[in-house]
Order: sequence, then C-alpha cells, then structure tokens
Amino acid sequence: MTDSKLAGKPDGAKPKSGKRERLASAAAQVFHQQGVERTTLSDIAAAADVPLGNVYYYFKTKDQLVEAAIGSHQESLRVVTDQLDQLPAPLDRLKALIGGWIEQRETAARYGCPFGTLATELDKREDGLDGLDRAAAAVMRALIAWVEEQFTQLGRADAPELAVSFVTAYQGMAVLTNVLRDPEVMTSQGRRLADWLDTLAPA
Amino acid sequence: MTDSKLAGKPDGAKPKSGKRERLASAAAQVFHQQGVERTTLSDIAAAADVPLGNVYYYFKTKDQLVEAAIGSHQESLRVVTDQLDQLPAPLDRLKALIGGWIEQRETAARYGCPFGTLATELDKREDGLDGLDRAAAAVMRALIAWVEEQFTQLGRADAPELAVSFVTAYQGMAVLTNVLRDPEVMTSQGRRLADWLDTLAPA
DNA sequence: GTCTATACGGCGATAGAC
DNA sequence: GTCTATCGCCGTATAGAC
Repeated sequence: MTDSKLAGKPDGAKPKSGKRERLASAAAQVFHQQGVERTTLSDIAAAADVPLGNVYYYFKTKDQLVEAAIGSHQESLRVVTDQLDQLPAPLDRLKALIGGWIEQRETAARYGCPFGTLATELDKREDGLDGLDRAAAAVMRALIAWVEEQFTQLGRADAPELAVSFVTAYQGMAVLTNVLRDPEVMTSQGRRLADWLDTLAPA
Repeated sequence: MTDSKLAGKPDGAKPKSGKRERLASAAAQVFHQQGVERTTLSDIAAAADVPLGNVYYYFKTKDQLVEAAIGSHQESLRVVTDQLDQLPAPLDRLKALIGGWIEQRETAARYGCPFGTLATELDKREDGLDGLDRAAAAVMRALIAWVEEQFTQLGRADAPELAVSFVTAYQGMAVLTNVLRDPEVMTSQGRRLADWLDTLAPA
C-alpha cells in the first residue's frame, strides 16, 4: 500500500490517455464479479481493452491492481457522499443512501456488495504480507465515519454505535441478498432499516 | 453436488478410519481461514494428516471437497440447533445462539463467519457450472428456517421477515467484525440484537 | 510507450508401484 | 487401500523487439 493511488505510477512520461484509471476501475469491476483469486490479469486487460503485456507498464504486480481497485472504491464512496451532502437533512441523506443500495439490488443479488465482498476476501490473507486488508478497512471506516456524522447531526450521543449498526445492517442485507440470490431481501430489509431510522429521529 | 454427503464415497470397501470425515472437516476449517481459491489440496491433506495423493481416493476433485465442507457446515448447524432445542423457551434459544456467536468473536475478527464467507466466495462463480452456491444457500436457508420457527413459536405473524432480519444482523456483524478486525463489534452488536429480541417478545 | 513471446513456478490431477 | 512420482495446464511476470 502506502500512497494508494500514486504507488507505482510511471512519472517523467506523458500519461496521455487514462489507461491506468481504466485498468483500475476495470479491476474493481472484475474483482467484484469474479473475486480476486479467480481473476486473471488477462481478464482485467480484456475488460479495460488493454493488451495483456501492457498492464505491467502500469502495475508491476497483481496486488498493485488490487490496491488500485480499493482506491477506486474509495473514490466512488467519496463521490456518493459528496452527492448526499447536498441534501439538507441528515435523515434524508441516510435514507437516500439506503435508496441507492436498493437500486443496486440486482447486482447485489448476483455478486454481493462490491466493496464488502472484496474486503472479506482480502481478510483471508496471511497477516503482514501486504496491508491490503488494512487499506480496505480504511475505506469501510470512512463509510462508517460519514454515517456517524449524520447521526451526530441528528443529535444522537450514541452516534458511533448507531453508525456501526447501520453499516452492519447493510452488509448483512447484502450477504443474504447475494447468498439467497434474491433482490427482494434488499428491498424489504432496506425498508426496515429506513423505518428504524424514523424511530430514532426526534419528533 | 447431488447427494451431498454421499457423493463420491467409495463403497464396497471397508471405510475403516474416518479419513473422509477428517478431510471434510479439515477442508471446512482451512477454507474458512484461507478461502477456497487460495487453499491447495496439499494444505487440506496436511491439516487432515493424510498424504496428498491419498486425498484423491476420497475426493476426485477439489470441488468435491468444497461440497464436503458445505456438508460439514450443515452438520455443525444441525448439532447447534439440536442443542438449542433443548432449551424450553424460544426466546432463550435465540439469545443462546447470539451468545455462541459472541463467544466465537475472536475467530470472526480474524476470518469472518465460517459459513457466510464461504457462501460469499462461492457466489463469485459462474452460474450453472456447479451447484455449489445453491448447496450453500440451502444451508443458509436451513438456519433462517430454524430462526423463523422460534419467532413463530413466539407468536409473531411476521416470523419470516423477522428471521431474515435476524440472520442478516448476524452476517453484517460478522463482516464488520472481520473487516475492522475488532471482536468488540460482535460483542456490542450482539447485545443490541439481543435487546431487540426483548422488544419483540410479548410481555 | 506498446506489445509479443516466453520463462518460470505452482497446483490439480493421474499413473501406477506397493 | 495407501502413497510417490510426475504430467500438463495455466497464470504471473519478464525480456526484449518495435
């Protein structure tokens, strides 16, 4: 890990087209669908429409592509929360977040949570070899922190624990939606989660 | 898949020692710790203390070991629920189930839910090649069904949805406990889940 | 900077001696 | 039934032409 997005970037040369970014987001997508271990570099190269041998110009190892994929998820999260921050009420922001998850229910039914399943897979690695699992944990913490901020703005003193509960609920929904291959689980459990939010908000 | 436990069993010969079962439960354990894709047959052979070449006498392919591991989880679930069924009150059964999860918090922090992470990994496979993901789903459904039965005995008309919520909560707890590498998440969220049960029970 | 050809290692699976 | 030796494939990574 280290600097995430910047590690391994060839400098002193014209970056020209965003091949590196194309590879990173292709990696994130293919890792989501196939898992890291079942995905070959040639799968990613094909998805990004880049010749196999050329991948190594941008990423020296497969693990660097995993790192880039984590960075890609981090960026996606930032974009989403920036959007949500436009909404005036914290309660509406959280509900809109749930709404977005429900919209992605078909994808979740087939492949699970794009980020949760990646983090789970990385956690099977032996400790200390690489810090990729910790890099993934940082993104998860960023989500929790954003949710916590909303609960704080709602005046909840127990915001930290509520935030963990909230994200926990989502990850659980995603797992069951995926394992049961049933998008309706996301819909019904998402509604329950939204209802729970209403019981917390001060009238 | 097909017959789960029986598939590929050599018949017409003396089974003698339970090597097959040793291999199956070793497979379940190693798959949990390393994931299916990162686990080699030699890892499993070593864990079961069986020579590598001999594995193929009991299991023709690696996938058959995955199938056996799923069967092993199924059996573990049966043992646990049989234990819990000894308790007279359904509410106590559910709380005892949560208590068991909390006891396993250290393992969950390091490797996640033994069954949930396996099912999640199998769901990354392409459809139709093997039915292993569906076999895993059946075990998850069995857990949900048992939980649902407890809610039904509690007189809840919405037992099916409550059961899904309950298992969802656990899977989510397990994911965050694992990703954050923090056993305390399981403790605190487990307590929340138990408290939630109390709010449901008729006074 | 781009791409092809290939080296290298590892793992699933098999053959066949005992 | 048990175990060793080994085959063959595939995937990561490299060398080096263009």
